[in-house]
Amino acid sequence: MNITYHQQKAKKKEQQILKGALQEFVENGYLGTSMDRIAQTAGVSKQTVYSHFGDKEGLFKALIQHVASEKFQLVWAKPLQGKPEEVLKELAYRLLKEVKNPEYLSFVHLLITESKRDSDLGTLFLATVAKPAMEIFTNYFRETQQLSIQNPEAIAHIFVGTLINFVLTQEMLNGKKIMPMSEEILINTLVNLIVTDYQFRT
Amino acid sequence: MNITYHQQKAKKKEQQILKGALQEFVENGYLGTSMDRIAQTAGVSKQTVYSHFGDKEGLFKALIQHVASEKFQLVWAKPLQGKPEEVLKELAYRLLKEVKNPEYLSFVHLLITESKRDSDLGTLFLATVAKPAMEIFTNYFRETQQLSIQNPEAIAHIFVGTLINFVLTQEMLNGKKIMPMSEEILINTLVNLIVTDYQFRT
DNA sequence: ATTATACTAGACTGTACAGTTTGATTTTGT
DNA sequence: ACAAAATCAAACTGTACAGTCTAGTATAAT
Repeated sequence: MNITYHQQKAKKKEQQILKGALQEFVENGYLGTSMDRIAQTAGVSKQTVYSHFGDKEGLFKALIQHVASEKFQLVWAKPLQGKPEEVLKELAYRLLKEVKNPEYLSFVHLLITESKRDSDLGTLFLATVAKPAMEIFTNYFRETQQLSIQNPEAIAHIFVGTLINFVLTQEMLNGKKIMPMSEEILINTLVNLIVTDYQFRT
Repeated sequence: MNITYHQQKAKKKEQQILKGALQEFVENGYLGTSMDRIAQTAGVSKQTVYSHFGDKEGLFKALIQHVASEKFQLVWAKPLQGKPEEVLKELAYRLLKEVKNPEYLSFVHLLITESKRDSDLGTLFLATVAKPAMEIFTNYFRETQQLSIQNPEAIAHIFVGTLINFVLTQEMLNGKKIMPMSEEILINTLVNLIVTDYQFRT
């Protein structure tokens, strides 16, 4: 009676269910998604869903937890070497690329949407997306003396805030149509703004 | 057969209904709100709701339209005179004050939440909140030669994006707890960043 | 006084859905 | 081979809800 088949099988089914649930919740929101539908999409009987996750709320929470910890950790195994201008542009493009991913965006949208029902979800978004990014930039600004930045946290808020708002408005809210903005120009302008100080001083 | 009693009464009921509907939709979202509940909250019979607005979707759309056009227009009848540093700070504080209003925030949250069902809602948020603000700043940056700004649109995106993201994360997603940031420091840093260029040149 | 308009309360219909129960079938453990 | 655990399909229960229908009331125009 070890860690064997039953448990492996359970794991496998759980993965299936989570996958189906993610798809449906992301598409239709919490209230808009039925358990029958999830079971069907996951290719599993409804009772299997219930025996694994108890009820709808339990499934939803397990899903959020799973997705937040497995798939949506910002991974920044990074160099951060070189001219600040180059490093910042590189980081900006990485952040944008990561966040622009449709799966990522849909998940973030779900978190924001359901954050009214459960305020932990809003916090979760910040803890897994915004805050890690913020910390990386804060540290970089603090440690890069060339830039002689007085308030690294504030600059990081500006940098990350600009980028996140850019993605949210352009990609999630159809901003491309109504107030389009070039990614390159925005990043160049943003980076120049921050680097200019130090250019004038050296 | 003029603008008579019946019509006035109808208007009055419509206002009541919209008010109740706003409260409920904002609190519970579209799917989470029942027509019975709306009628009850509005202090009106269910039939009256239906005869005025047809069905749930019709009520919702009328509500969004009404609130967006009546209550949530950014009003910026202002001077824009004085040192750029002062003007920008003034504008920043005004924008924050306006957007931080809980009713405003709840409504924005509703728009974002339901934008998946109807992508016009996302656009509506941008058109009534983000874009007007953006245009004011773009024009100011373009016309204020002291600042000699190369790309007014991009700077406006940075300015407004930073502020909107700040409000959304701090107020709507409980950011105060997990990654607090001082409003004053952020605005000062932001304004300095933009004004610095011109200080060095004059 | 009669009539049209707006409203109300409440019953009613049909559907969707969360969660349960049943009874059979498959998979895995020993 | 046999038992235990997991799964399945399908029927079932109870509730919530969108939208309709009915029958009656209040107000005001003519």
